[in-house]
Amino acid sequence: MNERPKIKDIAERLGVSAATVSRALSDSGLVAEPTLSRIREVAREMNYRPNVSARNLRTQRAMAVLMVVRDVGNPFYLEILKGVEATARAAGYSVLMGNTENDSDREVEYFDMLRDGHADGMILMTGKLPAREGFLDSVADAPIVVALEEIRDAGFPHVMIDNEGAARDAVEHLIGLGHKRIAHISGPVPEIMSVSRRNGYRAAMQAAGLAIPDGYEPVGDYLLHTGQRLCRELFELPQPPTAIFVANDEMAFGVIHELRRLGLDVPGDVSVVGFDDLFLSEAFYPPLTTVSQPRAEIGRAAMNMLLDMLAGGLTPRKPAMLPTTLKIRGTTAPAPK
Amino acid sequence: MNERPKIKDIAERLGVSAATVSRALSDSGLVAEPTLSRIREVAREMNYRPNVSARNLRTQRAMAVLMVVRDVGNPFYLEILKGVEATARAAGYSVLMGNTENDSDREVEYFDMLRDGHADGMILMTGKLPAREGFLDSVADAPIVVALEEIRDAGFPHVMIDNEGAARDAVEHLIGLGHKRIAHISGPVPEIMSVSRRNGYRAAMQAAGLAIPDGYEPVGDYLLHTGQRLCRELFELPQPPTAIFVANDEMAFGVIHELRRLGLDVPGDVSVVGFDDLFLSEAFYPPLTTVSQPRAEIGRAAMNMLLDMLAGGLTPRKPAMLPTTLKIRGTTAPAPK
DNA sequence: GTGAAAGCGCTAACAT
DNA sequence: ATGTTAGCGCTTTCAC
Repeated sequence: MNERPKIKDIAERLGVSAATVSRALSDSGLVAEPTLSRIREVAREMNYRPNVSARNLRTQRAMAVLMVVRDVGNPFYLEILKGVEATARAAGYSVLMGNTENDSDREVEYFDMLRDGHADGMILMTGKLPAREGFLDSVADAPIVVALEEIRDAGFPHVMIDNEGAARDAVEHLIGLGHKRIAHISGPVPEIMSVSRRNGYRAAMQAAGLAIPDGYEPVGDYLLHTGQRLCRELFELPQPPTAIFVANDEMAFGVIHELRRLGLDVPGDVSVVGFDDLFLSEAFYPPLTTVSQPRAEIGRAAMNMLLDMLAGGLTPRKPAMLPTTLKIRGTTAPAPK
Repeated sequence: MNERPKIKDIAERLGVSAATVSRALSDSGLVAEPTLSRIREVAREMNYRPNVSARNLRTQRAMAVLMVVRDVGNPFYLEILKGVEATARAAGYSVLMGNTENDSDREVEYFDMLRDGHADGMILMTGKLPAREGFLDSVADAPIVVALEEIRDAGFPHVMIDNEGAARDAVEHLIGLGHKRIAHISGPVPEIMSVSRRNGYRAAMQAAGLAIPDGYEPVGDYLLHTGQRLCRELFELPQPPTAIFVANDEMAFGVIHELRRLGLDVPGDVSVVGFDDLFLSEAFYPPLTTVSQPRAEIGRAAMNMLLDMLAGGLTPRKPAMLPTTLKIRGTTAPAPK
């Protein structure tokens, strides 16, 4: 590590000006050939790296973007991150990860990082803005792309999947197998993503003329243990379901775990459909039937949109909708008689 | 977003100097009371945030650290990250995530981020240095803490678990259940972590006087599908094992998945022990017997060590060894006759 | 306790 | 094609 050479050191050693060195190193095409090569060579030899603070201060850009999620601990976000990262790197940007844990203060902190020059733009996947009066106004024209979740009426560009449609497809699959008593464990309401998936469930049920009994729509929080608990409650009902559509895979794992403890066979006694297609879902036993999202693609699309905005492009009015796939595996079977 | 007020704006509005504003905002205790409060108030009112590039340039510190892993996609790292992050935040540092994908160029890039001022220190969890001649010398005195994996002879402080001891305990558990034909699916050799776990396996086998037949030590790469494939190969052997100690949970999931496909019961026909205790391991079916590491604690310990170094403390000579626990769950049972 | 002034390392406008 | 100069926004001596 030791000495950190600066542009001036290189310049002095070659008897040229600092400006020339800067130009040579930035491929500006403004430096002539005998000098150019010598500068590059010396820079490499001295192991020179430009100081980012100085450069960012001067250029007023950080060449970094912020990707903000609720919970870095959720493996779901990782493949999205990979998509974001690959696209960002290709454009010379680095990616900072932000983790809010649903804490409003931390949400604000990440928005602050935009204002203090830590990052030039943000991909927001928390599904909400900090609950502060007038907050939206203060960030309305910032370079922000909302992905995965939705923030209505904020005017930000969106990259999403059709949660409602995907949920409807999943429930229709269950209905097609002859199930009539189908329950839904949702995510936190009234968050839009949770509501959309629940709406898809309701739409499919209604279209098939099936009733949704009291207690068939317990509200969860996407966590494993909650799936377990809500499943138990479902089976304390006078008329328990024969199929459950769960709003995400993690809760679905909890549900299946609990069903097993209750001595019920999956899918013999109860069918289960999840949502997300985590990398473990296929190796789970039984392999989980679930809705698969193009995660890396979501990341790439969001980052591309953000790059457009940073380059001065306009913000797209219409959300980008990416397609989902229902992966039919081992946790769904015809309804028991 | 709009206007980004600077210190000068605040100063002018109050008729004080920029220096005073800077001092007031940094809690230096050098500004007297009538002024102090007014500055703070105006700063809040103007929604002021100091520009990080300018500050970092001036102070020559980024107040950020880099946590570099092989694969952000591995949920294993997430809880470590949480530990690192919590400790870092408390000390006023932010955490940048680095993802190498085992690519030497990317590894170098992250070291460069130390030199270009992006970060002040690094927590390295890749288990190796970039394979460049003289590389070690160039970073030998950088503020780097190695966690999880080990880099021998580099002189960096380490935060680790006793991989060999934990592996030996795991295998002894199997031996205690009466198993004699025990195979081990390892991680990539010759990486130290993989080798350590394999050594633990060998030590336990030898101590029990058990032979390790040819083909009983297939080498994997910690990935799900590899576990599947190597398991299949194991059962094409003339004398297949009755128990398998797998170097991580992800491969163990693959192994169990494959055993099921082969029509073998876990743990009735074959016992399996993993290593990591992922958050899904307990909900898996059968619940996985595995070695649990104190992940968040590893993150906290590593970050604390790094903070010490950044504060000018000495680098500890002896690695910090954190304790592991063998979680005995549902994938291990007495050996079949 | 506060202000004036210098300077962190870099890039960009202007000059030649 | 290269050099000179100024300045990004902040913190920190050094004065008073």
